[in-house]
Amino acid sequence: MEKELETIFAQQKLRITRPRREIFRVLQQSQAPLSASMINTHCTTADRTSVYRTLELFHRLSIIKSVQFGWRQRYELADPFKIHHHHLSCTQCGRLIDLQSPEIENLVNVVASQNNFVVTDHTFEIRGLCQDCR
Amino acid sequence: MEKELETIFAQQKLRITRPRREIFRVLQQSQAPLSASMINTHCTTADRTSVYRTLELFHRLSIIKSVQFGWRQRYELADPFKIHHHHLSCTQCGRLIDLQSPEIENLVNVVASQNNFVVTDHTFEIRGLCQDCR
DNA sequence: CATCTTATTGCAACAAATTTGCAATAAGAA
DNA sequence: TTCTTATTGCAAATTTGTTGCAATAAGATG
Ligand SMILES: [Mn+2]
Ligand SMILES: [Mn+2]
Ligand SMILES: [Zn+2]
Ligand SMILES: [Zn+2]
Repeated sequence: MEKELETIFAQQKLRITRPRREIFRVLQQSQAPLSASMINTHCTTADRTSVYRTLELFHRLSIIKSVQFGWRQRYELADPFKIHHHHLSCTQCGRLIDLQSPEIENLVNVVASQNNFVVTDHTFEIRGLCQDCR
Repeated sequence: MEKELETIFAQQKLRITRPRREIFRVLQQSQAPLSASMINTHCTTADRTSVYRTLELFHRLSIIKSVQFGWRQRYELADPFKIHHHHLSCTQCGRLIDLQSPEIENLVNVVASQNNFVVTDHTFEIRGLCQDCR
C-alpha cells in the first residue's frame, strides 16, 4: 500500500512527505474512522494545520473518505487501501460493525446508470441499536 | 405539516416559538440540505444560538436528519415531513438528484435483522458526475 | 382577557474547530 | 550536490459551536 501511495503521488508534482506518511499510517492502523482532532493527537510530528491540509488532499485523491459518525464527521481509508465496506453504527454505545454487501454495490451501479451518473463514490450507513443495546 | 409539528410539541412541555417556526420553514422551503450556518443566514429573526439549539431539538425529535454533503454535514427534514429519499450528488456542479428506492429500504431491513440491529435511521448517497458534467 | 408559570430566547463571553499568509524547510529532479 | 518549488510549521485570523443568565413570551389557568 505504501507502493500504491507512491504511484498516485508520482504522477503529478505531489510529494510524499513525513506528515503525509504519518497521517496515512495513523488512518491505516485505526480500526474505526477518526475525526480530524483524533488524527491530530495521534500524530507526533505532523502539525495540526498539516492534518487538515492532508485530509483535504487525501480526500481529493480518493485516498480517504469521510463518514458520518453520530453528529459529526470522521475519516477512514478508502477503497484501494482498505476493503470496501459500510457501517452499522450503534447510537447508544458507539459500536461499529463493518458490512460488505454485493447487493448494495450492485444497486449503486444500477441506480447510477439509470440517472446517467458516473459513480466516483458512495456511502451507506445504518444507524440504530446493536444487539447489546436494544 | 404545521399541524404535525403542533402534535409533536403539544405532548410534553415543548413550545412552538417564532425561531422554531422560522427554522422549520427554512428547511421546508429548501430543495437541498442546509448547513447550520446556511440556515442561520436564511433566518432573519432567529439567533445563531437558537439555530443550534433548535437543530439539536429537531434532531432529537426526528424532525430533521443530518446528511453527509460532500465534505461536511447538512440537515434536511426527516421522513414525516418530507418523503423519505436519498441523494445522487454531483461533485462537479453540486447538483442533487433525489432518489427513492424500495430495494434500498428493503436491504436496510434485511441487513439490520441479520445483525440483530434495531434500525432508527439510515443513509445512502451516491457521489459522482451528473449527466451534464461527465 | 388578565395573570402566572416556566420554557425559550438573545446576547455576550467562551471555547473549539478550521483556515490563511508567509518565511523556513526539505522532496526529489537534474 | 545543487536547484526548484511543493510543503511545512507557526502565529494570527475566522468560523463554528457552546454556555450562563437575565429578559421575554408561549400557553395554561381562571
Ligand atoms: Mn469500517
Ligand atoms: Mn433531497
Ligand atoms: Zn450498542
Ligand atoms: Zn454536475
